[in-house]
Amino acid sequence: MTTGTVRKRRNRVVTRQSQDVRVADILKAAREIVAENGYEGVTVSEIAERAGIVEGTVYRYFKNKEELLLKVAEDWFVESFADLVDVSAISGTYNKLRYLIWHSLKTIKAGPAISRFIMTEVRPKPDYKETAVFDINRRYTAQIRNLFAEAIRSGEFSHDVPERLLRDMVFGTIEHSTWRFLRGEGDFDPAEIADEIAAVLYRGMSAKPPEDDKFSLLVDRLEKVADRLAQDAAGKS
Amino acid sequence: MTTGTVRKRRNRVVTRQSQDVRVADILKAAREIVAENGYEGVTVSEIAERAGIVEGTVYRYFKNKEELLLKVAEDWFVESFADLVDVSAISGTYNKLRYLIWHSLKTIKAGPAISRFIMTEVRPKPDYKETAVFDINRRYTAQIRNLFAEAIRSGEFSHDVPERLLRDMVFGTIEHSTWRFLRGEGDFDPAEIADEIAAVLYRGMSAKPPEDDKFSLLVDRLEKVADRLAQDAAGKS
DNA sequence: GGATCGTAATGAGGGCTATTCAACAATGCT
DNA sequence: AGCATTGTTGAATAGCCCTCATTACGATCC
Repeated sequence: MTTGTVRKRRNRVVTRQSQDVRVADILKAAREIVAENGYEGVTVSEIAERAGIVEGTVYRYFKNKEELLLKVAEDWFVESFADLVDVSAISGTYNKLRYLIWHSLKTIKAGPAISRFIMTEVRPKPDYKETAVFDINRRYTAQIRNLFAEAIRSGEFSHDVPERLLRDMVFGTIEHSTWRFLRGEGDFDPAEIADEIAAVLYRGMSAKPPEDDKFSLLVDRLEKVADRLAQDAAGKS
Repeated sequence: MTTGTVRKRRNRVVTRQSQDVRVADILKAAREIVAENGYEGVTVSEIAERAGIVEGTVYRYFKNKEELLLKVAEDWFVESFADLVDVSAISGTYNKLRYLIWHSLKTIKAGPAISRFIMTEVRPKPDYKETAVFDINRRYTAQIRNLFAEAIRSGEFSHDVPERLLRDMVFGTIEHSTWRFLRGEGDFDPAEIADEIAAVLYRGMSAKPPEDDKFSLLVDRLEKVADRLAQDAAGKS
């Protein structure tokens, strides 16, 4: 139309674009297709077509399909967690916990196709830890850890739990709770599920601890008593 | 070599086999390749080659690659859970729970490649519920549910939790606990992890803490103290 | 034990992929 | 205007799953 473009073959317009624009177009097209057809039905040719380019051009900007789809997932994940507030602004341990869980559930519900992609394709990859997804999960987990640490310090929670296990319980339960939905077998209410999960976790941490260390100390003292008594008895006779 | 076989082209032997034998050969080959290369690297041609047949023959016995791999996963899963004992034979709620969790972890550790396949490929499928995997998980979950119901009835557990949530917590935590391992980033000890998970779940549900082995040991020591005192007293008189 | 026939097995190729690359052409610079 | 740079093309490649017409095995019958 304007200068800088020319018709090629039949009604095809070739335009040179800046990297930023092209990359954005490709990512937008890819994300749309994933959202519509699921990540399994994505083809590079369809992405190219929707982005108004040819397959080969995709490979100027992305090493391969895998890297492209990973970028799609990362971008979406970053955006989805951009509005995550710092839970120090929320009052009450239970409310903090509930908010974090709710936010994850909300995110999954908002983007089921890409969520599935992340769970089934991104997380299993050996280089998952170099991923923006991992990074965000890390920061998210840090909030949970802090929340628990604080509650323990204040005496609200009485148990300590390895951070790893804490993370696995929270994420694991959240993810597993959404599989029915992700499989397309009905809906779920993030607020409701978040309430349930938070309640169980909260309760689990509030219970009173077994005071086994105290028992050990007491028995130690008893043993010393016994030893003294035994020695006394031996010296006497 | 013998009657019923003939050389074709160069040193190829064509033999007609019963369905059972062929299916078994194909499944065996497929399972081996999955175990060796992971499910992502599996090709029908490689399966055929290892089974001593040609690609086309595979499709006489399996509708498509997907169905074949599903069968591999199902068979493996069935075998893996064949030795699952009925937990009514195990004494103590905590021990039952711990056993069930441990068994799952053990299974995952024994077959990481197929476990990954089940988690990332089988479970997301729309027809997952028609799967033997689903069926076994159902029975497994039933044991957990019974265990909890019984503990609540006896007063050992004070809280009730929706079955769905219970299942999601147990499975979710188990699975998430193994992702590092499944990604090839190190090992894990099923017994240790099972202990941790069971402890948290148990504590979360129970009014009282679990009376683990430490108490037994402490009592042992107390008994020894008593013995010493008794012996001393006896020697004195 | 030879002919018959249902069917197991073949292997070539079709259709669809992702990916590469030499040639081309639009743009910015001088 | 000419040139270098580099975005874009489109055809070609290789590999995959899957189909199907053809081949020939081997059980059955006479």
